[in-house]
Amino acid sequence: MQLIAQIASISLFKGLNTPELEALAMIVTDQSFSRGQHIFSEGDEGVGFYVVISGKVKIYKLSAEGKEQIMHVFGPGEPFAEVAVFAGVNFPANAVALEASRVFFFPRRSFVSLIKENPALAMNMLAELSLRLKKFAHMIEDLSLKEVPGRLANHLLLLADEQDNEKTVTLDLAKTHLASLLGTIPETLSRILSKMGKQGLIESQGSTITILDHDALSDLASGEKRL
Amino acid sequence: MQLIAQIASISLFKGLNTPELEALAMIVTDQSFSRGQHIFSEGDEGVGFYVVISGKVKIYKLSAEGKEQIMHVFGPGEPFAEVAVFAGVNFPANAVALEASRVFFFPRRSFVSLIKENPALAMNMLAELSLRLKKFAHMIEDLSLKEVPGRLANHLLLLADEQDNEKTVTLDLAKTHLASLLGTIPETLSRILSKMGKQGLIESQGSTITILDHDALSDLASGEKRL
DNA sequence: CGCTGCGTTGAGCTTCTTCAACGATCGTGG
DNA sequence: CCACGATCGTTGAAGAAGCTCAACGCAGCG
Repeated sequence: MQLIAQIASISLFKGLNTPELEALAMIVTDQSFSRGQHIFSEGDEGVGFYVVISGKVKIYKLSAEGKEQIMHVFGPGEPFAEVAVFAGVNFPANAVALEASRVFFFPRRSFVSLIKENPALAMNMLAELSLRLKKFAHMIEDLSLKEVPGRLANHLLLLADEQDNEKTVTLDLAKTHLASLLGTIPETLSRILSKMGKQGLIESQGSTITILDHDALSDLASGEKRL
Repeated sequence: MQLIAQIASISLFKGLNTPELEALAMIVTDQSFSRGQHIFSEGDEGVGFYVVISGKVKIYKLSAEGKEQIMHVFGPGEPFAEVAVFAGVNFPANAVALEASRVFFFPRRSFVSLIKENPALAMNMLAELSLRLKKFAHMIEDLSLKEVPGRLANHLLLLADEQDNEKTVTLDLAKTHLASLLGTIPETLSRILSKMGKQGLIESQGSTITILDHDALSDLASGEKRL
C-alpha cells in the first residue's frame, strides 16, 4: 500500500522492516493544512509529533511586542515537535503551515511503545535530535557572536551548498521570513542586501541572489570582516 | 563497589539494573580536571561523552574577535557532549572546567552498543536530549526577542525557583560568566544590575541578590516592560 | 479594481558594545 | 605574612549596530 511506502521513505524510519513500518502505519494520522493554517500553539499539550510530507512548516516564537523568531522551517521528510514526546512537556513553540502542507501525525503513547521495542528507531531518533541540537547551538552562536551581515552571509553560503550552485542561490523563503529566521527584521535585511550589492559581494534580484565574491562572504560569515 | 553506586546515582542511568550498571562501569573512565583546564576543543573528534561527577564545566563558543558565548554550565549529575556520540560528528564547542572537577567519560562505541540493547537507557537519553533542546530553544528566544534586562530578570527568577528561595538568590557563577551566558558582556550586566537596584527591583551585594519586586522582574522577563 | 502583504528607503533613537581607567579581591610565591 | 599580579567588578564617555516609525511602490489575488 502507498502509505507504507511513504512512511518508509522518511529518513527517520530508515532501516525498519515491514512489520515495523506496518505498526507505524497503524498509528499514523494523515493531516492537511492550508497556507497560514495553525498546526499547534505554544502551550498546547504535546500529544505526539509530526513529519512533513509535502509543503513547508515554520516553528516560531513570538515576543510580547509581537516580534517573531523563526526557530526552524521544516520541509518534506523532516520530523518536528519530537521534544514534546520525549520530554513529556507541552509544545514550547507555535507551528504554522507556510504553504499548503500535508503532515503525518504520530501519537505519543503508541510511538513510545514502538521505540521501546525498536533500537534502530531509537538510534535514528537520537541522531535526529542530536543534529537538531547542533543546529540550535549554531543558531545561538550566530545570534550572540555575529552581526546580521555575518548571519546572512552564512545563510547564503549554506543555501549555495545545499542547492549545489556555486553562484546562483534561490531564497526558499519570503524575505520577511528570512529576516525572522536570522533574528532580525525585514528593514534591516533589506538594507544589508543592498549594501552587499553596492560592495559587489552579491547581486540581488527578487528571490534570486548571485554570489559574486564568495571569499568576502566567507570572511563575513566567520566574523573576520565587516560590511 | 563505589563506582557502581556513583553510576547508579546519575539520573541518565536511572532504572537500569545491576548487570547494566556493571556494563557501564566496565567502559567508564574516571577523569579529573583542575580549574581552567581544557576538557576538549571545538573540532576535536567526538569519541564519547561525559558526565560531571563533581565540580562545574562550561561549554562555550568563541567569536573571531574572542568574545565568548557560554552555551551551558553543567554541574554534578549532568551529561554533556552527547551530540557528538549520536550525530557522529566532531565536538561543536569547547569545554573547560570552571573549578576542580571530576567527570566520567563514556566512549562512544561501547556506549552505543549498550544503548541498542537497552530501551530504558535509550528513552532516558531521548528525554535528556529533548530537555536540552528545549533549553536551547528558550535561549534562542531570549537572545532574539528579549533585551538584556529581560534575560537577566528571567535568569534571576529561575535561580530563585531552583534555590527555593523567594527572595534571596545566590549567583552560582562569576558575573563575567553570567554575562557570557546571557549573551552580553560584564560591563552591560553590571550597569543593568545597578539600574535594577536604583529602581528598587533588587538589592545586589556581591553574588547575593535580594529580589525586592518579584512582579516587576516578571514583567521584564516576559518583555512587557522596560527598565 | 481595490486590497493586502511584501519589499524598500529615510530619519531618529535606543540599546549595547568598545575603550579606558580604576578599586577590590584573591591566591600565590617570595 | 606580606606583596604582588591577575582576575574580577564597576563606572564613564563615545560610537556603532540595529530597531522603530513612517511613507511609498509593487505585485498578486480575490
